[in-house]
Amino acid sequence: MEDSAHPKRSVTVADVAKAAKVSKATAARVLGGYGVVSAKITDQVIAAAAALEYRPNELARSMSTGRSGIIGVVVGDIENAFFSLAVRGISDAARLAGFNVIIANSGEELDAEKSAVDLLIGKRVDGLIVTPARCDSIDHLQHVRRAGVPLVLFDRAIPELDVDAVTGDDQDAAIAATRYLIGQGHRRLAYVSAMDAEGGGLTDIRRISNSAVRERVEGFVSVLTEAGLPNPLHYVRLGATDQHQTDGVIKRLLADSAAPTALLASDSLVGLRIFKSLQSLGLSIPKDVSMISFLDADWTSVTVPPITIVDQRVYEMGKLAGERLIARIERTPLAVERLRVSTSLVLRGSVAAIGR
Amino acid sequence: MEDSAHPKRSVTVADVAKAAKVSKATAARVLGGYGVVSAKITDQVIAAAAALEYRPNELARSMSTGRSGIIGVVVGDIENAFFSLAVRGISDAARLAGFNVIIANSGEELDAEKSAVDLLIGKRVDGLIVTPARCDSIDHLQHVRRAGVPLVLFDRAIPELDVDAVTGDDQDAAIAATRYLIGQGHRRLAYVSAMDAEGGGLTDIRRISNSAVRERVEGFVSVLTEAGLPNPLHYVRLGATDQHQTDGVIKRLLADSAAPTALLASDSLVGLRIFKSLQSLGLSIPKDVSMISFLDADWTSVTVPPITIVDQRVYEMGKLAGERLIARIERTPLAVERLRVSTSLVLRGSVAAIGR
DNA sequence: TGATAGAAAGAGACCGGTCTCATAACATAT
DNA sequence: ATATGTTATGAGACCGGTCTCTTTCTATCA
Repeated sequence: MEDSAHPKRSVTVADVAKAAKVSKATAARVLGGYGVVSAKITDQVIAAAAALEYRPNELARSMSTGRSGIIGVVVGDIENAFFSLAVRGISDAARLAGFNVIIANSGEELDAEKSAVDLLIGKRVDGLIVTPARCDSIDHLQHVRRAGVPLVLFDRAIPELDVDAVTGDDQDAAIAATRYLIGQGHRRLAYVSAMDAEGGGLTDIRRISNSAVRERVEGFVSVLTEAGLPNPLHYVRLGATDQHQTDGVIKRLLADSAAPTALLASDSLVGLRIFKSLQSLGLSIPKDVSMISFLDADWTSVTVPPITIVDQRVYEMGKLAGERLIARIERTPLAVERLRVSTSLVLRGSVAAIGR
Repeated sequence: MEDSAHPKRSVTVADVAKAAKVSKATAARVLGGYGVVSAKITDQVIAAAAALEYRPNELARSMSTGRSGIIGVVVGDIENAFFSLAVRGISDAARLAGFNVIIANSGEELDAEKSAVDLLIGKRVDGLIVTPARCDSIDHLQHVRRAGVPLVLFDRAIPELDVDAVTGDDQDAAIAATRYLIGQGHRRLAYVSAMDAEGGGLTDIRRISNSAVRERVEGFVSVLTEAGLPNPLHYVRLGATDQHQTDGVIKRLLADSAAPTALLASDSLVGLRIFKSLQSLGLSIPKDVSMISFLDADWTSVTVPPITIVDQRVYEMGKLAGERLIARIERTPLAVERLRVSTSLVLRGSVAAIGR
């Protein structure tokens, strides 16, 4: 019956010390596993701790040691398979090194990202992995560095920041996918992303504030240019943020007098939306339209046809980011660098070869 | 250049107080937003804090207040869409109430679950949401209660524990799905789950240590019994833990002289594996075999045919669990109860009507 | 004008650990 | 027997906040 009456002051080292009839310092040595204590006293303390069900207060521990054993992760959206896989990679690396992970969602909103970063810094995380929503706002990240907290960027790089980043080889991936489409005879290719469109059409690639998307578009455009195709930016479309928006984007693309014959989806969520759009328009893949999506998501292998994808090896990316951060936390001397995890094109059935 | 040389002792209230030429207590009042301070002094302190880039140490704050503002969540596997959706629901509820969420993965392993719970208690979370891997091992959860930390179970209930639980209406859901299959003329139905099989066949439903699965099986079996079908446990198969195991399970099921004509998948991961198994066996859905999966996962709506599913409304479940926990943390007087979130059957194309 | 209430600011204990330094106890060397 | 070293234990400061209690100052009232 002595139940949840009051928050119940928890058992402290002092309590254990008293019960074991030793000093607080000695009990702390046993309980904290440091210093040196005789076998006899050790047993006494351990017995007392067990009897009282002592559980260390990690908060207090962190306060005096200055280390929390926690890695903070700020992702765009855990619900997105890309991030949940990455988080698993990070968690695995963290657990192996004895760290725990605290996750915060930014929803790809800069403000939410800022407050998440502030919060985690406040919780005195030992290091931070951030997927920056925008690569052109770096004050809050600069502050992380000034606070002396190790930082690793994930999926997107910010050269001005002089900090480690783990990304895919986005440009190469886009180049490979685009070349493949061209090799299959496609001449009108579209790139579709969920990035917020800042007032309609895209005029300048450099204005894309997400480096991963920007580099993919750069790769995409470079191949089109190299192939001598006109106006490569014409079919780059942003704003496929939800099913409705995507339906609109696709409808507009296909209504063009020279409609694209192949679509490149910037991520698996956009890919899924495009797939559904095409389905609802009664278009057949790849007969009417070909498509390639980023990320080997669940759904891409069970559709008819299965979707040709760019395999991003996100788990490895996450693991690498975790390992890198831990190396920084442990002050391993390393040059700041951008680590690119290679991708590969997985050919399935969503691209048709077309004649001219 | 005064860069990450040393961990850089961070700015404290004392520093700000000195800079603002006031006492530590006064600076703390301004910075902590409590007590009463004159406008003039407030401005001074705020200016000093801004100049020094003061960031509160949440750890220290938690130490003295005894509240961390963190909710701990222990899930089976974040990568599973079921849990990532739930986590979003929980996070949303938490954020609304000013709490943050720290997530730990148990991998559905009891030991990992225990240490995750210990860790989170150590971090002095204000409350805990746990998806218990097994409903027959409750010591560690009992300890949570004794420690005075509010606890809410998620997805699975443990009646002996006398603690709030948020689950689906698993039995009803299974009953509805099974009845539907029977209504479509099916007479041989199989239930497939990823639960660890403890040495082959299932002999006693009560030995299923996961209450959600147990209740679904109970519902499934009750309908078969009620319909006068023989040996209802015969087609209940556990152990579909990965693609290879699932292939085996499916192969064995279909090799039966009286092979089932319909399969009920216990979750969307099992469902996906079953789908792939059937595909690789060259079987057509629903012509050769009908199937229903739990959870409205991405993949279920883009297959051919789209999969008939039990819609679990996981986001709502997560949100409800979060809200319930917060109510407990805030000591709202409430009876301990099990909250069931209703599910619904979403008919798509993976079930055929068969004659007799 | 002195008494008194109320507001604003300061002093310092406290949370529960870690860790440095002092002290006690005992073994070995001289 | 005394000096020296080594090891085990104790005392207490400290981390960076919160919060209670005390003191100081100013305004109001009889």
